[in-house]
Amino acid sequence: MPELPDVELYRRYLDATSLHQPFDHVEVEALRVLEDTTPQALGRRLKGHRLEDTRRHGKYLFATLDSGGALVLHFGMTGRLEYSRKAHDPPRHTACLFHFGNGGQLAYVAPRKLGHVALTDSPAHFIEDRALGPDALEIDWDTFRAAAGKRRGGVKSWLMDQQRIAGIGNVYSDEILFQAGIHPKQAVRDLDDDELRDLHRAIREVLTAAIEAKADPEHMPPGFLLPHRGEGGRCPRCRTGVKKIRASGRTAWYCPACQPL
DNA sequence: AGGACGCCCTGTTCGC
DNA sequence: TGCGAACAGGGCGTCC
Repeated sequence: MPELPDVELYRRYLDATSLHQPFDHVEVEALRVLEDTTPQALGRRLKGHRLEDTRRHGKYLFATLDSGGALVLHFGMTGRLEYSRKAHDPPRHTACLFHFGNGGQLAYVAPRKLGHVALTDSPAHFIEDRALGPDALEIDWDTFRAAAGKRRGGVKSWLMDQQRIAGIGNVYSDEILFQAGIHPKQAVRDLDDDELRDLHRAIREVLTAAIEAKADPEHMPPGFLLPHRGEGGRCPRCRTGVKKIRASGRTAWYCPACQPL
């Protein structure tokens, strides 16, 4: 699930529930999700300290610590956060359970264990190490156009390349391309300035609307492909049946009439 | 360089 | 109803 809009909502959720309270201890249920750290090191680093602030870059969520550095959360395909004011049985598939001194608990839930929990000295270093591109909601037109200029290959895989633009995944890349009227396999180098403008605008519009809709397909604006993205779905604009193809190893849905190649 | 593919996991859905 | 296969919204490594 978690692409930029979902992670932004998790960020706000963490803000609303988990800031400014000292940690007590951490229970790691799935070692696999820890990246470059251990349950002991994580516990030592957090105990007695508080999360001061949050920041998101692409699909990564950073929560800065009062002692310096930050907790890093990445959600893979199925991760989410669940806070409870009182300690009780954590949700099924809790991979990491953060206990606060006031009795509250924050569960990092990851059914497929594909996400990661890490520590970093600074979000900026982390982003640099990963060579992540600019955040999809921050990228300006000049940077966007310059990035497109050098790219060979298809537009969908380019949008999903986190080292080019950070935050766009499979589902929202389909929506962005639909809103821009561009076929997923269109070569980036063949896009003219008008099309690139449309694309750049669609990125912002789609992601912003998705956040406002709480990333719930049922609450997307009319005219969004997302609720119709699947077998038997019809284009919300022209009623043509939506089509499925493989692109970069993932399933792309699009309207063959509105997004010709 | 970019794309296809396999893999990491587990839950759900679909076809027989 | 039961069971295996295919698939799911991420990302990494390998091969071509």
